[in-house]
Amino acid sequence: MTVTIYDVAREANVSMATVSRVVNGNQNVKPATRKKVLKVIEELGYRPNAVARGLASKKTTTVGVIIPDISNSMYAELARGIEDIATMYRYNIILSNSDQNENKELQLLETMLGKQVDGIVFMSDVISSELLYEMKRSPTPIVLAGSIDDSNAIASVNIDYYGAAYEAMKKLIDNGHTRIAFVSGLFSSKVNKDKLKAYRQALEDASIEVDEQLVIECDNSYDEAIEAVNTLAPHKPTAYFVSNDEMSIGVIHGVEANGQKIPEDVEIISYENSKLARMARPMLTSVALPLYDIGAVSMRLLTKYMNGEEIEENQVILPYRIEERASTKNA
Amino acid sequence: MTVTIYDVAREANVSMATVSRVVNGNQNVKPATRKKVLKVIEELGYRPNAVARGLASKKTTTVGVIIPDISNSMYAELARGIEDIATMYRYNIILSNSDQNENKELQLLETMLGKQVDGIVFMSDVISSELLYEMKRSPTPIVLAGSIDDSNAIASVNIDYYGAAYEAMKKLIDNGHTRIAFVSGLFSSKVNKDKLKAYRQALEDASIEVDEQLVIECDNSYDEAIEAVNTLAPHKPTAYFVSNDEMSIGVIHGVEANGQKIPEDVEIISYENSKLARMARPMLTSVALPLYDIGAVSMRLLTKYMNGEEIEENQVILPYRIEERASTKNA
DNA sequence: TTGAAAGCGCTAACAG
DNA sequence: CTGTTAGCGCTTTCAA
Repeated sequence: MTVTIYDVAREANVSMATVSRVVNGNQNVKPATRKKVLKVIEELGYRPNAVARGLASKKTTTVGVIIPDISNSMYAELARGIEDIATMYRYNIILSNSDQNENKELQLLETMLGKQVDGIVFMSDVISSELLYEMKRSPTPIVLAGSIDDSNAIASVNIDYYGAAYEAMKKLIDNGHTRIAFVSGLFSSKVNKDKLKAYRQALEDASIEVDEQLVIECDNSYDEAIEAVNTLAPHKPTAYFVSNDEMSIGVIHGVEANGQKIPEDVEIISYENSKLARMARPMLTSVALPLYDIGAVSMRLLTKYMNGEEIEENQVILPYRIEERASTKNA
Repeated sequence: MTVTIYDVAREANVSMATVSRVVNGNQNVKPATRKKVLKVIEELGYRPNAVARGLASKKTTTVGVIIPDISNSMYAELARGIEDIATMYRYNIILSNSDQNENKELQLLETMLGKQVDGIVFMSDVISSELLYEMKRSPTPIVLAGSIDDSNAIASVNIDYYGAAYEAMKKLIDNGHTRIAFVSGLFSSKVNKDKLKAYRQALEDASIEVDEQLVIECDNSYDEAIEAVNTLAPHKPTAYFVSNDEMSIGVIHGVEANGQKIPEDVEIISYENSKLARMARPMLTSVALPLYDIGAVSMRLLTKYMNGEEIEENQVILPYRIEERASTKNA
C-alpha cells in the first residue's frame, strides 16, 4: 500500500541503507547513485515515515508546548514566537492548553514525554512543587517561557516584571499622584505578586502610605476591570496601574462612565502593550512586554539544550520598555 | 536506560503481550495479573513509548492543524475549539502557522503526513487547485475549518457567509441608508468575496445603485480601516459594513475623528463579534461568527472520518446570528 | 561508496 | 487468560 524505503531500494537496485543515506543527505553516496535513488523516490512518491525514523533514531523533531490558553492573545503571541523559531530549526510543535490546571499540566507533561518530544516549552502562572519535581526528572529538556520558578531549577525566559512595574509606578508618582490604584490579575500568579511588591515598594520609597483598599484583584477580564473602577471610586484614586491592556480598557470605560477625563483627571498605565493599547481611546501608555520575543528566545534556548550545548546562563531576562501614549501626561 | 515494556514483563514474570494488554486496558487479563503488572509499572516508572506504539499500530493519536496565524485572535479562537475537542477524543495536536503562503501550506501538509498524523484540520482563505489536488490524494482525512473549497471535494465546516452579510446589509438598508460603505479584508479570500456579493445583491434588491467607490479592500488591520474611512469620506457614506471587529474599531475612530456621531450620523455593522465588539465604544453591532464552534465541529467531524464512520453530509453549515448593539439604531 | 543485519519498543494475530 | 512470534519502517554500526 504505502511505499517504504524498502520499495525504493528494490526499485533502484541499492540497499535500504543507501536510500536512507540519500534521504538524510549523507555525503557518502556516489552522485550517480544518488540521482538514481532520487528518481525512484520521485516516481514512487516515497515519503519517509517520521514515526519509524523516530523510533530508530530516538529523535522526533517535535517539541511540546504546554500553554494556559491559546485563545488568550498574550499566550497566542508567545506561541507564535515559539513556533516561528521551532520552524526555523525544523521542529514541529505539539500544542496543548492547560487552563492552568495543575492536574492537566502534569498529565500533559506525561503525554508529551510519552510521545517522545525532543523538548518542552512550558507556560504557567504558577509552578507547583509537584510540577517542578516532575520537570526536574524529565529526561527531556524543558524551558519556561514567561513563567517563573523561584528555585531557578528550570531554564526560563522572562523580563524583570518587578522592575517594569516599579518603573511604571515611579512614573505615576513622579506625575504627582498619591492615590494610585492597582488593578491586578490574580495574585496566585507570581508575576502579579511581583507587580504588587513593586507597587508597594515604589510607594514606600516615595513615602506614600500604601492604602490596601486601592489594590484590587480581578480575573484579567474587561468586565471585572470596570467593576473594579466602581469599587475603587469611593477611595478616589487619581491614577491606575493596570495588569494588562484588556483590563486597562475596562478601566478607561469605567473611569469615563464616572465622568472623569483621562489623562486630565485620571492617569492610567497598562502592562502588556498589545495592539489593543493603540486601539484604546485615549491610547494607552503601557509597559511593553516582548511576548513574541520571550517565546522565540525560549525556543531558541531549548534548541541549545536539545543539541546538548553547554548553557552559560539558564535564566534569561529580556529588556522591556515603557511606551508612552495619551493615557498619561508626558513630558 | 529507559524502561521498556520488556523490562516490565520480565520483572512481573509475564509476557510483553500481557503488559501491552494491561497498558491498553484490554479486559482479557486476570485481575491478579493486572494488579501485579500495574505494580511493576509503577515501581519501574514505565512510560509507554508512543512512537513505537504508533509504528506498530499505525495510529499516532495526533492530528495536524494548519492555521494561517495563531496570533490572530480569530484563528486562535478556532484553534481552541479544535484543541478542546481533540483533547476530548484523546488526540494531540501538531500546530503550524502557514501565513497563508501556499508553498508553506503544501510543505506543512507533506510534513504532517510524514509524521503520520491520523487526520488534519486545515484553515486558509484560499485553497489553491494544487493544494486541493494534494488534499484529495491525502491518505489521511482532512477537514477544512472556516475555509471554503468551491468544489466541495473536501469536508468543511463554515457558516453561510453570504447570508450573514446579506442580512447585515439588509438591516442597514432597512434603516434607510443608501450610501453604505463596505470596508473589507482582502478579496483574495473567498469569504470576503461572498460578502461583497451579498453587499451588491442586497443593494440591488433594494434598487440602490452600487457605488464601487464605497467598497474598500484592506489588510484586516485597524490602521488601514482608519485610512479607509478617510478615503471614503468624500463619498459621504452614512453606514459602514465592516469585515471584522478590529477594523470596525478603526472605522469608529476614523468616523469620530471626522466629527461624526455613531449611530446618529453613521451606523456600523461589524462581522465577527469577538470580545472586542463589547469593548468598543459604542459597542458594535456585529454578525456573530461562531469561531470556537467551527473549530470544535471540524474536529468532531474529523474524528468521525478517522473512525471510518460514514458521513451523511461533508459540508456542514453552522448558524450565525446578528448581535445588536449601540453602533446601529435598533428597533 | 555500499550492503547486511541488528535493533528501536510496541501491537496484533495466532496458538494454546 | 496468556505467551510466541512477526513485523511496523527506519537508522546505524560493522564489514566489505
